[in-house]
Formats: sequence, structure tokens, C-alpha cells
Amino acid sequence: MTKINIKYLAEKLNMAPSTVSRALNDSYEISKATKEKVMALAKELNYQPNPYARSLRAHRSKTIGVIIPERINNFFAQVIDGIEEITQQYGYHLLVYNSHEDVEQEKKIISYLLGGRVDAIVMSVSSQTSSTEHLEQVLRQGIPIIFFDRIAQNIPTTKFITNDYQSGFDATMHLIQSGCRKIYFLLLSKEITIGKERLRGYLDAIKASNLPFLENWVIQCYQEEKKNLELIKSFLYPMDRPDGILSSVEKLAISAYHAIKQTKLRIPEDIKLITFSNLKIADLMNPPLSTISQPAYEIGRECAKLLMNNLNKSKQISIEDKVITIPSVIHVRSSSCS
Amino acid sequence: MTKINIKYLAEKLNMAPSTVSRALNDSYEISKATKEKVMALAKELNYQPNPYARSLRAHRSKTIGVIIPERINNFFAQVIDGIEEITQQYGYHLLVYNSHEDVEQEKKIISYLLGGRVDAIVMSVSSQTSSTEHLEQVLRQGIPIIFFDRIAQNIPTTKFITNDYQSGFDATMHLIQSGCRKIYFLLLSKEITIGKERLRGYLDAIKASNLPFLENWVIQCYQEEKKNLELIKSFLYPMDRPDGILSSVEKLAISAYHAIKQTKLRIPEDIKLITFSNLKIADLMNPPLSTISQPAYEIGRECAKLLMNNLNKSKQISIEDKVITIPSVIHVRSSSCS
DNA sequence: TTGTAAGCGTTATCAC
DNA sequence: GTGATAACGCTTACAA
Repeated sequence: MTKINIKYLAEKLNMAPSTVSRALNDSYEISKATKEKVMALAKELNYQPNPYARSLRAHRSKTIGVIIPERINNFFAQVIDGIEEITQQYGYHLLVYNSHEDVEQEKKIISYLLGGRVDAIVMSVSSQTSSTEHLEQVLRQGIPIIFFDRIAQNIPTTKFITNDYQSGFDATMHLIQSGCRKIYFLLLSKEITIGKERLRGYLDAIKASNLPFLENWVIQCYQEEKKNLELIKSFLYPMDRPDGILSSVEKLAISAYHAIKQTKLRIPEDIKLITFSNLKIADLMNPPLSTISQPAYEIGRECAKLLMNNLNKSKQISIEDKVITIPSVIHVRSSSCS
Repeated sequence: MTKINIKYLAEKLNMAPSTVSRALNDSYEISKATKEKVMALAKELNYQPNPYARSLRAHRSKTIGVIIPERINNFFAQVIDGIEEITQQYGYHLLVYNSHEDVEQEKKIISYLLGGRVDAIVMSVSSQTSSTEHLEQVLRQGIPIIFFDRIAQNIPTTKFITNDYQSGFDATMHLIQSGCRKIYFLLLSKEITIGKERLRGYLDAIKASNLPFLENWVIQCYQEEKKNLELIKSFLYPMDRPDGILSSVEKLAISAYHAIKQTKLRIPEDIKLITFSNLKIADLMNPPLSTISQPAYEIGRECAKLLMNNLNKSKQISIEDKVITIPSVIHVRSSSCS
């Protein structure tokens, strides 16, 4: 298999490589006749430009790095679909990494990307991420980085989130209106913004309703599903168990469902539940699961649009330090109804 | 931001670029003292090698292209997690593409990758893919390509599948043993192997049980969810509706659940259902969904291991033309029980 | 043990 | 309108 490159085409055509290159790039200084000849041969031999030679010269790779904390999750899958929808229109490629909610993994991924492998990064930080030194470094390298969902607040860049506070507030209010008086809040970590903000909404809703509250109603969960199952069961067994649960992350709601079934409690009769989630089959669950679902595709598309505009030298739209909020929609289903 | 490259390090250290390069690559011909000096400065300045310069020289990109027909699907997400688990140990990166079950899209993706952007491709073909000309071209370019789940049978390479025929057979037998006498089979396309093989298993099970069969019990569905919903409802309404459904793809089972609910039929009393699926919450559905689930992580890991071994020049394991079968597990749940 | 120089494939700059 | 040349950052013969 001979490698078909510009030099090879040039030889075949008795032209200089530079001419061929210009013809392929449809340069205005090349005659129509030449262009046609070049294009024809290129097509015939199925010439494909070497992306790495290009990247090396141009200092841009036409590649975006995407880092998510979890791959088996509809929300992140939808966001990536949204990103890809836009980026592919601009000929960009997606390097996708799963940090598995692990900061160390996240740091390693970031360090790979620092070498110029990607032109920009879109990410959702892991729930373990507290120090943001490794993220600051990305900016120092001059690589645009934007965040969505789980954002690094102190990094001066654009962040796309949903109305976490309001959704947390509304979901809690909904539970209260459904008759809950003792609502627990499940979260992965207080370190991350979505945890904090959704929690703040929850707390304010309880306060606004003049309901009692105890610190230990806020349950900090683990990464491991099994541990969470035990943790949740441990507070379901006692008589003074909660009558409502707001879960800030989908997978904790799933664990809660399992835990509740195992303790023979009934949803929603004994305990009501609502969760942040983009599960498509929430309505097919038993009972149908109430969700607060984010506009995931749109978040992905918006992230990508911003980057594409920024990377397009002619437009040179800068990436401002701001937070863009795209509201979620609460889907009330049986799991949270009285 | 000055770009920190080998030349820059060399200047700072009063050495030749080649020496720095060798030191960084821990070459045996460099003295320990030099190595240490170089490493120290590299670390201090946070030097990151330019991957594209490397790729250009080495003719390998340390990148694998992954093409899937659908991103919002646990099976594919798990496979990719499995691939990543292995490839990252070897310092490989994953370029992930969603073909959206569209051959044209698939061709476009392939053509991008032909330029040498990836060292190998792992893919599951779209259900529309009948001609495999674009896939053959990959091999002609000398790029290793391996398939999983939806394979291109006539391409001489290694393909990883599950025991599609047997699983189709067993699942159908299970429905028959649960009392079904009129089982419909849902598939995306007869073009693709998983459709064909699972169908063959289904047909043989019916034949082996001496049950009647009509051609129109095999339902070729669409890509669009809405159309499928109507299609399924159309055969559920009549009196002579099926009493069992075997779905060869997860999303068709979901549509079937919706359709059945809308027609007020009951699962499993009126109609029993089992599907190929890697849904993690099948047991939380209403009713719990019987599934044939593939060893997705393992498939991903095996794909990656084979490629890593093949790409490792020292081992130079060739990619044989063969089909490797990793069996699925049938999880019988209420949706298919009598 | 270290330095020199060439080349990977492309394109921008300068010349003709 | 087209050709020669250099350079992107890295590695590897070949020299020293």
C-alpha cells in the first residue's frame, strides 16, 4: 500500500507539491484547469490528507476533548450527542474520556490533553474534584475549556448549568405539597456545585415551609452502588424513616428504588421520591419515576456552538467568564404523588 | 505563553534537541545525570510532547476510532467503557463517533478516519449498512478494523458477537414454555447479522416446537420511535394479536412497552415480552423486563486487547478472520412469565 | 555519551 | 499561476 500524499500526487501530475496543496485547498491563485486535474486524481486515488501533518503545521487539531464522569448515563450520552451534532458540521472530532468520578483519573486525562492534542475541552468534573489546580493549568496553556453540569466555579470561563437551585427548591416543594414532612436529600458530594446548589434549593424549600430539619437528613453517598444500597437501607429501617427523598443524581435514585423494594416499603405510599435524571424510560418504571430532567442535547449543542465560534479565528468570539442557565423540566409521575 | 518544546528545553539545558528527546524517552544511551537534568526541567516547565509531531514521524497516532450506531444505549456505553479500560493502559485515546444508524453518516466517518487519524477502528455497523465497500476500503488502507455486535460478515477480520442464534432460540423457547403460541419478532433490519441470527434462532425454536408461523410475524421496524409505536399498536389492536414478543433490540422493546400500555393490554397476562438489552434497571420496570444481556464490558475489553496486541509491533499478533462468540445471559423477569 | 541532520506531510512565504 | 523552500516538533541514523 503506497501512501498517497501530496508529493505523490504532484509527481503523478508533474506539478509542485505546493501547487497541488493549493489546488486541493481551492486557492484563488490556481487556475481552474489545474484545480480540476488535481481534484480528479485526488478523487481517483482516494487521497486523504494527513491530519497530523496539518495539525502540526496549523497548531490546531480539529479535535475537542470531552471529559465526563460516567458513561452509562443518558444525560451525558445526550450531551455528547448534542456536542457532536454541532462539531461535526465544522469538521471537528471528539476525543471522549470517562473520569469514573475519580479526580486522579481526571488529572491524568487533563495532562494528556495539555500537549495540544485537542483545541478545546468540554467537561463535567468528577464529584471528587475539590482542588482545581489541574483545571487552571488548562487555561494557562491557552486551551479553551468550558464546563457543563458539574462546573468548576472559580475557573474564569463559560459554564452551562441548569437552574439547580430552583429545581431543587421546586422538587422539594412538590414533595411537601404531596404530603412529605421529612425529606432526605441524597448527593454524591458537597464539593461539587450541583450538589451544593440543589441542596441549597432543598434547604430553602424546607425552611420556607416551616418544616423541621436535621443535618443528618442530607446523605452523602459513595461511589459504590452496594455501599449506597446499605446506606439507604440503614435509614429506611428505623421507625423515624423519611417520607420523601430528593435525589440529586440519577444513580442514587436507582439505589433508593432498590433499597425501598428490599425493605418492603411502598413508593409512593410510604415514601415519595423524585430525582434529577434524564432517563428516557422513567415512565415505564414501577412506579413511574418523577424526574427533573435537563435539556441535555441543548446543553451539548450550546457548549459546542460556543467553542466553534471561539475557535473560528475570523469570528473570534471570546469565552466569557459567566454562567449560562438552561432550565430543567420537572416531570411529575407516580413516585412522588400523594 | 511560550510553547515548551524539545528545542526550548535543549536551549535552556545547553544540549542538543536529540539528547533531550532521548533523555525523555529514557534511552539507554543517555547518562543518568543528563536524564535527571532533563526530566527535572521537563517536569518544572510541565513539558508535554506534541502528539501530532510524534504521530507524523511515527506513522501511528495512539488513537483508536470507535463507531457506534447509537450513544444513548447502555450496551454501547458499556462496550466503550470496556475498550477504554484497556486502551488507556497502553496510552491510547478514543475518538468516538455516533453513526445514528445511518450508512451515509457511517461512510463519512470512515472517510475521515482513512487519513491516518486512527491506528485502528472498532465498530458496530448501522442497521442500514448492506454494502460494505466503505469498510473494505479501511482494510485496503491497512488500518485494522474489528467489529462487535453488528458485524460485517464478509470483511476478513475478527468479529466479536454474542451467541445470537442460541440466545434467539432460547428466548423463544422460554416464551413458548411460558405459554406463548403466537410470538412476534421485532427487528431493525434483516440486513444486519444480529437481526438475521437472532431471527434464525427464533424461527428454529418455533419450528422445533411445531407451532404455526406466518411471515408477517417478523416485524421490520423503523428508526423513528413514533413510527414504531404506531406499527406495534397496529398489530396489537386486532383480535388475532400476538401473545408473545421477542425484541432483537432494546429500543424496540421500549416502544413495545409503550404500545402495550396504550392499548390497555397487560404484560405478561395478555402478552409476554423479552428483549436483547443491557438495561441496568430492567428489574425496576413495570413489569420487570426479561432481558438477554450481552457481556458488554468484556466484549469491549476483548476488542481492545486484540487491537493492543496487534498494534504492539514487538508482539505483532495478527488479526485473524474469525468470529469470537461470548455468550449472553438470559435474565427471566416478570414480563415473560406465566 | 552526545551532537548533527534529515525527514514525517502539509502549507505559508517568497520568488519567478 | 506555479515552483522552490522552509518550518511545524519530534525521532533516529549517522557522526563524532
